[in-house]
Formats: sequence, C-alpha cells, structure tokens
Amino acid sequence: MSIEKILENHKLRVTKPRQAIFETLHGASHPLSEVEIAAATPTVDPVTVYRTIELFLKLEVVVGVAHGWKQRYELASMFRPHHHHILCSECGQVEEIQSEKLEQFIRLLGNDHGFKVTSHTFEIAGICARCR
Amino acid sequence: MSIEKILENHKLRVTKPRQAIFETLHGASHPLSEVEIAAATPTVDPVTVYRTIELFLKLEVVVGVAHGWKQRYELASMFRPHHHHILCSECGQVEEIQSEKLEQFIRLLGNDHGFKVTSHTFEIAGICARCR
DNA sequence: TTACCTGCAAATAATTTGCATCAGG
DNA sequence: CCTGATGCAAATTATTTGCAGGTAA
Repeated sequence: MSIEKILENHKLRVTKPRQAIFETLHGASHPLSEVEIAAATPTVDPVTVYRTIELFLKLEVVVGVAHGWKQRYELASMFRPHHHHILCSECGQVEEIQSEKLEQFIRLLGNDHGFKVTSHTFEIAGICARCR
Repeated sequence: MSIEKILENHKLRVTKPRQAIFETLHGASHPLSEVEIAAATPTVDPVTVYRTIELFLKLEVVVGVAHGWKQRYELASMFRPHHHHILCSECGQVEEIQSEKLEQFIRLLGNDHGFKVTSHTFEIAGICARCR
C-alpha cells in the first residue's frame, strides 16, 4: 500500500508536499518532531508540515511516539514491519518482539471497552538473561 | 511513598508550588498537558509548572502519555493503581484499562525472551462505541 | 544564613488562522 | 474548470531564559 494509493482511496489529492513529507519520514532512522520534519523538508512550508502531519495521523500513515519531554512522529506500522521492543535496562540491549497473540489480545481488550482498535504503543523494559 | 519524602530523599525542597502541582495531578481523572496543569493550578506561575513537570519527570513522579496530537502527563504508577489508557481518536475520550490478564501476558512475553520484566508502556487508540 | 526556588518580565519558538493563489483530477 | 491544497503573512499560544527577591532547611 503506497501513500499515493491511500490518498486516492480517501479522495484526497496526491501533491508534491505530501510526497516530500512522506519521503522525509521514510528516510528517517528515528522519530522526528514537526519542527525537525519541517527542517528536513525545506521545499515545503512549515504550515503545510503541520497540516500534513495532522492529516497523516488521521489517515494513520504516521503515529506519535513519546520521546522524553515531547512527542515525535514516525511512519505507522503499515510502512514498517510491525513490532515492539524489549529493552534491557542494564546493558541497553534491544530485542524485537513479534507476537500475533499479543496483537489479538490488544484487539480483544479494546472490544471489552467498546472500541475498535486502530493503533497502539507498547514497549517493555527489564533485565535480560545475560545480565541476571 | 509521598511526594514530600521523594523530594527530601533527593535533597530538594518541599515547596507550596510543588505540592500544589502534585495535588492537581493527583486529582486529575485523565492525563493533562502543561497548559492544563497551569490552568488548574492558578496559584502557581506557569513558568514554575514547566520547571516542576520537568523535575517530576526526572524524579519519575510523573510520566508522559501519548495523547493523539500532543503529549500529556500523569502521576507515575507509584502514585496510582497501575493502569493503561484507551483513547478515542475521534472525540478524544480517554478510558482507563486495568487487566491483570494483560499484566500477566506481558510478564510471560518477557520470559519468552529471557527477560525479567520491570516496567512497560502500553496505550491503545481506536474509535469508541459512540463515535462508530 | 544560604542556597534553592519562585515569580515576573521579556525574548524566542511553536502552532494556528485567514486569505489569495495554485494545481491535481 | 473547480475544488482542495498550498504558501504567505500575521496572530496567537507555548516554552525558555535571566534575574531579583523570597523561603525552606
């Protein structure tokens, strides 16, 4: 599924700025703030960055990520393999977690509250086998 | 463990503004932004709110919570029964989730990777019953 | 007393809004 | 075309900084 297809599906226009902002996010190795996105996409007016990120959030093309004091943004799982992380607080080692059981559990949890789950954030910290 | 004790343990001063901001967070039924905290604590200068939230984050008295477009803050689990949030991306409504099954699931997931789980972050977003 | 904190003022930066124009379909 | 999207300007709001005075320990 491409960003162009998604825009078309929602009867929205495929424009240069939207593609440029998508490319910036696609090339990023870590989540970015709006200001960083604007700085990395100088051909696009910062105002348009705000409007586009808001749009991308609605379309679930990007997701917000807690980043200490502030919030940052990265492409949603649709554009990256969906996974979570488990971090060793001793040695800093990070492992990826993929668990269909977990994903299913989360959907059910939402159902219990009458919600249709569209996204989630999930990270674990602990002590890895070697550090114990 | 009280906020006063924590401040003392870190050789920091127990002041009215810090207690007032703590009380605001303690009385809140959902995560608040800095501006909301400032508005709910009119006896304290907004500048002090910023400085205090930053301090509380360092002391892990509060934690950041992703809230759609922006970031909000609430007391850390030490001060509240452990829970997570489910957010309606339409109307912004927030509900708390408490599920011992989920907590257990997370511990098992860590075990699978050889980790002893010490903490985790978990938030869901979706569309609530009313907005559907 | 004596640092640490706070409030105030003011600078800076972030975000939103209105509107004329542009361009995708 | 014709409507949605963009850029520009400008307003508004959020956040940071410096400093003088206040207050907890």
